[in-house]
Amino acid sequence: MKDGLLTERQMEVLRYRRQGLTQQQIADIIATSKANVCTIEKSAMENIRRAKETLDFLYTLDSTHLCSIKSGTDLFDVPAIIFSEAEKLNIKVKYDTISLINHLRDSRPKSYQARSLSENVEVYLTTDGDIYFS
Amino acid sequence: MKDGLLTERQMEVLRYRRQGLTQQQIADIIATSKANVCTIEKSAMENIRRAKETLDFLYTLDSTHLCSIKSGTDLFDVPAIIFSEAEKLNIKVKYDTISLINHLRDSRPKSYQARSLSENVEVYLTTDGDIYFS
DNA sequence: GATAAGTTAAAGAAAAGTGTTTAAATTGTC
DNA sequence: GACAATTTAAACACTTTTCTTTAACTTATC
Repeated sequence: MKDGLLTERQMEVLRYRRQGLTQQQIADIIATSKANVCTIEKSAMENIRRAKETLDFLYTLDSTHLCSIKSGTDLFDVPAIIFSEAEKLNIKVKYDTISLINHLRDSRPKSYQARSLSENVEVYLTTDGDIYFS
Repeated sequence: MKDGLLTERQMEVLRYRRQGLTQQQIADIIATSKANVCTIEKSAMENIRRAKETLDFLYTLDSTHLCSIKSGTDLFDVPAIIFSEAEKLNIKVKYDTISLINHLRDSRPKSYQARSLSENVEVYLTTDGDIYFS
């Protein structure tokens, strides 16, 4: 049983990067070229992108795409949009306004600044009223 | 640029599975053996597990290691340990006792038996008080 | 415009993942 | 117990990914 998608090398580079080191500095530490650090970092980011996309597929597997919420939308306006869309499908969302906001905050911790969404968010709905964000 | 981790074959099997078909039925449809359907489905699940683990790593990247909880610890003792460690760093954990236990149960479903942890758990804390386990 | 930081491309060797078959073993259900 | 459903293991061909080097190219920053 292997663990995540990222190789040891990739995690190593991401950790150093997070600490603010330049690719050249990392290259010196792990004894390789800066070009190599660049490609390792790049493939790490690609793997992260693929991991996200994989989980997105899972959500779409047992839910239907409900709507898109555009970047810039006020966090507090999101529940009304979702309730309205779900009503069209005659499905009762199993969250109230407050827990819906909490749910969004929990599952997309980096998608908002202050009260405003910083990127588009896709909303999925299962037949039993569960909501997923991506 | 490829998309997710799952191959066409793997998504195909997962979709049929979601519709309630048996492995034998799927084997007939996609013209292969049921054993093969089984391994394809299994590697799909493995890929999904790895995708989750990859994103978990991301969380640990921008958080600091708070403490280790030793195997055998009573589940109900965990929150007090975490609150105490977070206090040392002057960070207020954004979960209360109960939701912290639920959070642990959700993110490490196989790490405990009855009320006792079955393996060591690493605890990570972000600057805004979010908690992650691995 | 010079220096540092980052990116890109080509090429090769090693490692890892996929789909497949066949055959045997397990599990669940009536 | 019998039967269907599922799982496991070993083996093989094939494809993809990873890490690496070298050399050239782009972008900021001073």
